[in-house]
Amino acid sequence: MTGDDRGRGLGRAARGADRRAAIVQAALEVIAERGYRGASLAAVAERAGLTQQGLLHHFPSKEALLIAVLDMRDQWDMASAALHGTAWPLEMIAGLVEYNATRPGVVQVFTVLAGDSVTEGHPASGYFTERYARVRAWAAQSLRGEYGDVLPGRLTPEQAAPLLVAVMDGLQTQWLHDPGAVDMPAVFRDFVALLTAPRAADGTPGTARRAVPPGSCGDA
Amino acid sequence: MTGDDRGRGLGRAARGADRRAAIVQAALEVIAERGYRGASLAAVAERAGLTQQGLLHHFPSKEALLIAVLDMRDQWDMASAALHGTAWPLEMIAGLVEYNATRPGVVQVFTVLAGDSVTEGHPASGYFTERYARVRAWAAQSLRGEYGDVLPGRLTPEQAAPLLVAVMDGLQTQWLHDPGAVDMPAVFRDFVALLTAPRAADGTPGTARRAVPPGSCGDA
DNA sequence: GTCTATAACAAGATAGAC
DNA sequence: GTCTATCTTGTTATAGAC
Repeated sequence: MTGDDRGRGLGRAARGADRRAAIVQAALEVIAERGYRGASLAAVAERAGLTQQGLLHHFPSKEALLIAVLDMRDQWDMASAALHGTAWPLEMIAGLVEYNATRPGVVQVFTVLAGDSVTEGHPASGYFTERYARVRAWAAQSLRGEYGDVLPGRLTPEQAAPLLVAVMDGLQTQWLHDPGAVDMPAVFRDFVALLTAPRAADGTPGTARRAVPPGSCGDA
Repeated sequence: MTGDDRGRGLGRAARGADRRAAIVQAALEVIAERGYRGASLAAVAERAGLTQQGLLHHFPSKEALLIAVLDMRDQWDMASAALHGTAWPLEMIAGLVEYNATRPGVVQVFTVLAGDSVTEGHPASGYFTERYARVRAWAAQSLRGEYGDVLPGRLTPEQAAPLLVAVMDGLQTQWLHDPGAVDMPAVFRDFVALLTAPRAADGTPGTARRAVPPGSCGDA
């Protein structure tokens, strides 16, 4: 991570890394507000406190900056779990959704870029395609770990995985468009209730423990 | 197609309307490919077979063109149902998803714009906020019509509605990113299976017709 | 109704001074 | 490492000829 650290504690290199981090953070914000195409380097640079050309010294192109943003985002959240193949209980995933509801900015970059990148030749296209595959695999693993091979509706974990992911994404979109109209965490828990629903006639193990531990997953 | 229709049956006016329709269609395609911000008037005009300035004669601004695209899209599909408050059985909604899988272009505009419009001051922002509210209401009505006031997982139709919408949207995003990896109609039917799942112990009306066809998540 | 010409501006990127 | 200056290209939109 530290690039050129010449000895001397936190010399130029560390400051350079800080600079980069600040720029990536600024880019994240501007992309959230205006989309990738709408986020000009000048706007990002201004927010980071330098000029467009100063920014280009750290990131040779706009696309390089975008990739840095995506990499940064991947070091948080479930991405780290998904990357390392760690299964999460549904309760923790619900906690993540709850946490996401507290940071619209980050959710917004993700939503904007996920839509944006459906576009031909979009620089984040490959990233998202691969990411979705990984996240589905992770979701399937998580579901299997918790509920075994058969879920309500006779679904397999592999069948339910894309649904779980779709619900998370889709709810984000609705929530961002009208936070007052959609209680994202609550609706997600409704989905969990559906997944863990009574295979017998009523009150069942899955839903009983609904004590909603606050903030199960803070940032990294 | 029509030449210089001098024969005042469908005179200039009709040709003008055709022109407009062709432009809107071109805009739909270009926006699908490059997003709203990336869709230049020149590109749209070229595809419609005129110049950028000729296009501006029909639509005074880029935003006006976007609105025409959204209006056009609203005359198809469930929008007409949602607008008129007509409830659809889930089976018909599944049919819509199946139909959507045959026209990636239209789905793509919707996905791109839904994400795009989360952005500050986006011209389609109001449109989508209102549309989502309408569609949720329509979904709730549809669910209630078919299953009454309580669904599996003890959900009300109002609780399940945003989930239904989220699943449709979220699946579109995954499907567009990797059509081979996500069989959108099949996964949606899995969701329906979940909704109509056994409230009693097993084999039930809703799920009977589906024997977990192999590879629902596999490629198409 | 469609064109040419052009205004007015913003974009990403490069060169080179300091 | 950051700046000023500049090149090149592409953007929306207007004016006016035909």
